[in-house]
Amino acid sequence: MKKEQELKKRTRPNEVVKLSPQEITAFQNKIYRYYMKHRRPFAWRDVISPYRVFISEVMLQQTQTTRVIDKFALFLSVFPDFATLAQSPFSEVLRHWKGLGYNRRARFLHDSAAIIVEQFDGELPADPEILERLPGIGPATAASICVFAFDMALSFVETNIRTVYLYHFFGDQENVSDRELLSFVSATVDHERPREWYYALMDYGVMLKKSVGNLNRKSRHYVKQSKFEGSDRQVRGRILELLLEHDSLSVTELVAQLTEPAERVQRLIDTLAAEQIVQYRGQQVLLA
DNA sequence: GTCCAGAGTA
DNA sequence: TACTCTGGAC
Repeated sequence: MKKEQELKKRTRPNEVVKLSPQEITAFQNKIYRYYMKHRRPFAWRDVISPYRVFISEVMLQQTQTTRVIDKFALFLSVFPDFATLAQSPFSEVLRHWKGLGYNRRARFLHDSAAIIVEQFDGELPADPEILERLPGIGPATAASICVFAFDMALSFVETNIRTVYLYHFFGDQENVSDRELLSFVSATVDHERPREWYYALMDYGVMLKKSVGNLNRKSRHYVKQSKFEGSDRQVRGRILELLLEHDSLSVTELVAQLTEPAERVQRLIDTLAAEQIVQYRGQQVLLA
């Protein structure tokens, strides 16, 4: 039987992946051999604390490592711990977030810090189910935080890991779901040193993307990025930029500055207000 | 034009 | 399940 067919058969729904100990070891060794020579140093790897891991994992959601590096250093110097972050005004958090994109994350992060201070005495819980209840923390980030902060042998899939498993275990298969990938991740995790294992997996995935191209198009969850120029996302960013500069502006003033239809600006401000990124004070708009 | 250590919402 | 959300590097 062809290898692809074998693997396909192994991944029927609700079936536990059965890889032989030899297969698992060979796979792990390949990943670790690459990692030993090409480990990527990052500030959030080289000095580890629950807070640093938490901030970095949220920053790294859908955001390139190169974009995060400088932002992480500055953010940590301004907001060194959960208590400081929770006490700081949201406008200052957003000011140090801006440029990373997905500005909702700044709101989520600020709210999470408050919850961690109030409900958990400023100590990040080492429990993925508890972390997943925090705003902006889904299953992947909850697991990754526990892996990197507490060295727990959990399973998660992100873009680099997805690339590795598609390449090694799914041949030419298309429309592969993350649930299928997760069963392989779970079967191959290094229980002795989970944190290092996931660093290695991600570094290896980055290398694969450069050498064999983006395999994620074979993922069931692949979606092509819509264009940014002229998009709502771009105008939202410009609205926040204006509010960071001027503290408070009327809708009329925002429309004038943006040279966009008033209807569109109004709609985007309403969305930002619903997400509690901005707020109305009378006719004035300001950061929440 | 394509991508990125995904999550929230309906 | 499908859609929205950043913005700069390449």
